[in-house]
Amino acid sequence: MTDSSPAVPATRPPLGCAALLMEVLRGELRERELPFTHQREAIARLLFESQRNYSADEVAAELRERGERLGKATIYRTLALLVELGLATEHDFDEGFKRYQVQLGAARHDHLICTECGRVFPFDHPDVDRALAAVAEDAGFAPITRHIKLFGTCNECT
Amino acid sequence: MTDSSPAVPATRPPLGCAALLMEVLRGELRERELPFTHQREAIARLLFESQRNYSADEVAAELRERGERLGKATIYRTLALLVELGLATEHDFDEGFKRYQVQLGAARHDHLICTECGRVFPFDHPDVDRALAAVAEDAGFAPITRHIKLFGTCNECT
DNA sequence: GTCGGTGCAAAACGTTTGCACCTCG
DNA sequence: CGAGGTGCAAACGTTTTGCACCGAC
Repeated sequence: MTDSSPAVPATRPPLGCAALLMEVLRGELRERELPFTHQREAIARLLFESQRNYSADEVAAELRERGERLGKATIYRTLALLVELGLATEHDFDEGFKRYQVQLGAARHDHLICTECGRVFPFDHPDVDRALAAVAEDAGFAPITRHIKLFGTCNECT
Repeated sequence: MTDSSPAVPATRPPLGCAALLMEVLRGELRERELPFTHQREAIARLLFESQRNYSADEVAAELRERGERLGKATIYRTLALLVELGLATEHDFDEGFKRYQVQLGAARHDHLICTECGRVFPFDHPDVDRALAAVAEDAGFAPITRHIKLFGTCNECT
């Protein structure tokens, strides 16, 4: 084994991730015979390359800064498409508008939201998963997805 | 059986509950030297007497049916007031508008939402409380309130 | 060449606000 | 009587939609 191959780190989520997701998108579109347009690529790339969430307006502003020029309607339509394809998720943090975020394999819809500074901290905890699975089972409910919003003050806002 | 004695069921939450809540409201208003108006009473009564949740529009429609006639602005303003006083809570089930519901002593912001029929089933489970308390503690987060939305299909919608 | 996507502007939607009048306390 | 509430309509901000044109396949 003359492996010239570099020691690939055990975890390398952000790097190849965006490209991979872009391939998934391309495949999903082809499967539905929908065109892979420049605009769709730009919006998807923005979401895929950053784990951040974006409002429709922020998507527009960010892309405008990058020299891309595209209409609000396209942004809303594309974001809805990404959500429908399961590649993005929509969140409402009571700001009067929605936010969109890449959807990685495992759903991560659980957030701590600071009521002081407005920052959003995603979290993931197996105990929560377990407890909610039990709730769904008890209710004869087949869970599809979930959203947890824990409002409070973060440690920086005392 | 000359029933003048009605067999009162063991649990009778809804009955005295509304009246009690109305007293709480009256007290909160007096404390803040805010008037207890006919409109506020009507809206509060609707929420207090039914455990259901209502959109602003549904409040308007329901009260119109009861012969009350009051403006949208008053409804929104009163609902916001009830939320601020801690007597009601606001929920967003991704319908494009908000829903309001009486807030009973213990917060109950946790819902199973059927994506088929749209029905909403509140739930309450100590394990969930415990797991989320742990999450908040780990993050140095002082929790204020929370919302859990578990989307799925209810047992009637298979 | 065709079907769908895009951009623009206008409309739609729930919600908020300004203001004259009214009502509770 | 006065502070505040109410109703109406207009304003607001986000999102959706109609339509002519353009671009991907």
